[in-house]
Amino acid sequence: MSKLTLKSVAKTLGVSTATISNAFNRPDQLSVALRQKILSACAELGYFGPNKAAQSLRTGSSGIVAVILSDSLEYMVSDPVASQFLQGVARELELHKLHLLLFSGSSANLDAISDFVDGFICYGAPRNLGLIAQLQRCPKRVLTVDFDLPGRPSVNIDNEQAAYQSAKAVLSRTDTVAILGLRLIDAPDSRPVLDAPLWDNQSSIAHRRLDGYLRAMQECKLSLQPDYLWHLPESNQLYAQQAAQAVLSLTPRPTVLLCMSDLIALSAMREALQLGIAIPQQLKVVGFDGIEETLRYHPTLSSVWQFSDAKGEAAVRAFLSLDDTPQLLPYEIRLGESS
Amino acid sequence: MSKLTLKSVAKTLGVSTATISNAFNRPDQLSVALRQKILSACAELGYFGPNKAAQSLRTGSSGIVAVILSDSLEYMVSDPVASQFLQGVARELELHKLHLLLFSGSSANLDAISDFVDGFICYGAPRNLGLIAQLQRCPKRVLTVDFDLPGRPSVNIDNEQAAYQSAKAVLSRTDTVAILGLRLIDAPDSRPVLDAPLWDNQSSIAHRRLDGYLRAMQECKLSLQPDYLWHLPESNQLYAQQAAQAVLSLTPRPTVLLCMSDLIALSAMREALQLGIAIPQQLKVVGFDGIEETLRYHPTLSSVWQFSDAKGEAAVRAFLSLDDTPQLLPYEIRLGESS
DNA sequence: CTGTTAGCGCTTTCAT
DNA sequence: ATGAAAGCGCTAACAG
Repeated sequence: MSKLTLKSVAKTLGVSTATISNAFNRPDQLSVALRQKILSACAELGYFGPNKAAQSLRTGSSGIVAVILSDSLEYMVSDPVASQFLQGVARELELHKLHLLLFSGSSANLDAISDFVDGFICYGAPRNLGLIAQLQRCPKRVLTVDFDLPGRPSVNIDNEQAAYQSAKAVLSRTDTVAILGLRLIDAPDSRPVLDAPLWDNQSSIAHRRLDGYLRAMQECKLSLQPDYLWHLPESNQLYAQQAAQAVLSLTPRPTVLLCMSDLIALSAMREALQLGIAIPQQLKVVGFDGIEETLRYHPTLSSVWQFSDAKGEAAVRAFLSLDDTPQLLPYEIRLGESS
Repeated sequence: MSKLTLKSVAKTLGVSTATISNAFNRPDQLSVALRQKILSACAELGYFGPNKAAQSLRTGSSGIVAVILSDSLEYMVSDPVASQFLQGVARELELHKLHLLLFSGSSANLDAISDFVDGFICYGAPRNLGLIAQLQRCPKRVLTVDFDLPGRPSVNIDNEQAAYQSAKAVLSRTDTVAILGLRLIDAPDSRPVLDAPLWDNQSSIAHRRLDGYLRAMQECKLSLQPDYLWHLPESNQLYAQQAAQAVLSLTPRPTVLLCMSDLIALSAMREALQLGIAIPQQLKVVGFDGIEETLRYHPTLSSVWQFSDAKGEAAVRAFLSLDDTPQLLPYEIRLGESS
């Protein structure tokens, strides 16, 4: 049995190539009966449709959208926020009969797949700087989420304002504040920021959030002591635990913990309770993101809900639309038992 | 500026298309000097190499290997075992200048990408049965890991023997055994298996492991009471906690816990210690997989080490090789403080 | 409703 | 070391 191509199939079925092509791609171009006959004949032969690579070469589009994760897959996808986002993306793509292709932000070569996809949705700034350069010059559509690339459409929330409001909702003038931040500096472990240079100050959501926290503190005439601002390299339990232990043993002990993710906040609460610190009487905790798990935990967490699944859907719609203006999505401050 | 193609670039540079093509693909076909000149001229023009889709259509290969995860990405990649495997795959592919494309096993359409890749490495049987059918008839190379597909090469360990040996290493004739199994039946929650029909008995690694445990128990004249065999839908803390709580409150209380993953075993140990049960004096625990985390935890876990990163590398090598015989990888029983 | 044909961007043989 | 030309598998415009 030789290779099955549109042409060879057309010949064996005794019709023209256009007819086969139409049977698969443009049902309106032939009678239902003929189409059915052709389709079932093809199935019988073992021909499952036109070659996608050729199709894509010919039409210039493949129906595949690449999602680039900022970091290694293992890190990203274990994060409930990221996986919710991905679910939203997948759902909306499916709605449009498009396919998702996952690409790790730590990979070197975007070129390798660039010609196979219709464009890119980048979730968070890729850790690998080389990718950014490739994205800049990419002739295909590129949409960024949670960060900006000059001249590219983006989807985000107003991190500064959200952080500001969430802090404002719990702070009073007598509080002592500690901040558990995410990727504020370039360090692989949990540590106080002190005077380490802040990382790419501009676009990072972490720094926007920090700005918001600081603005809220200023309005309450509160100042942030050096030891009270911590950097965590990732949003996971271990790093959060280390940081929480450290700040909770400072004197004076913080009365408010501003955390840049719910995962961090949850771990910090666990740590505090273990130390016998009462929440919210002795310590108020605020998170960021809004994940289901915080509703099952007690005390429930006060946080910024940013609805990551909806964000994923919005990202796809923005990717597909012609509108290139940056999109700011809504969020909600929801107060729980932790404040 | 019009579109940059091999042809257009060749014209502006005043050389033939073959020369440009050779400059990118076959350095030996032209002088170093000329090649350098062409490459830098291309970079200046903004031409970054031949279009991959066309290249793939022409040559019949794209340099991309798809890895299909058995389940949704979010579940798979949060598992340290899976992510170690993926790392091994990524490393070995890179070595061969190939690219990795991640595809979720819950996706519907393999056809969408099948023409863009050189083949598939499937890690665990896809949850979506439709994918299996597509994989069966796929004309490209397909390698399976941790399960079998008729006529396809595979990479695995001898799960039955490994489970048998790990159980054998801790069991004595006076023990009461409980088993915390992974995906034994088709249920979305933790629950005793009782007389629910076992799931696709054949190829599932869970059932191979169960067979091994049971063989070891038989040799010790031990029998397994219905309530003492639990099914967990996933290898995570919540499910493990529920199952552990349940079996540890049975009368008589188990003295040995056979767990089908290290993550399950770790959670079970946590639970037992919280209940004041001494390990290993009152309860011995055995895991499966071999993950780093068990070395940091105390008591350290006795387990089957299957070296998932090496498995990933082996999978790629098997994928690339002509040898289609099923490959059984080595494993090690390592005893820790938990037994 | 069907058949013919040009060409998507590239690689590769063959002749020069 | 280079140029011309065929063709990978398909789509879409056009003519019938």
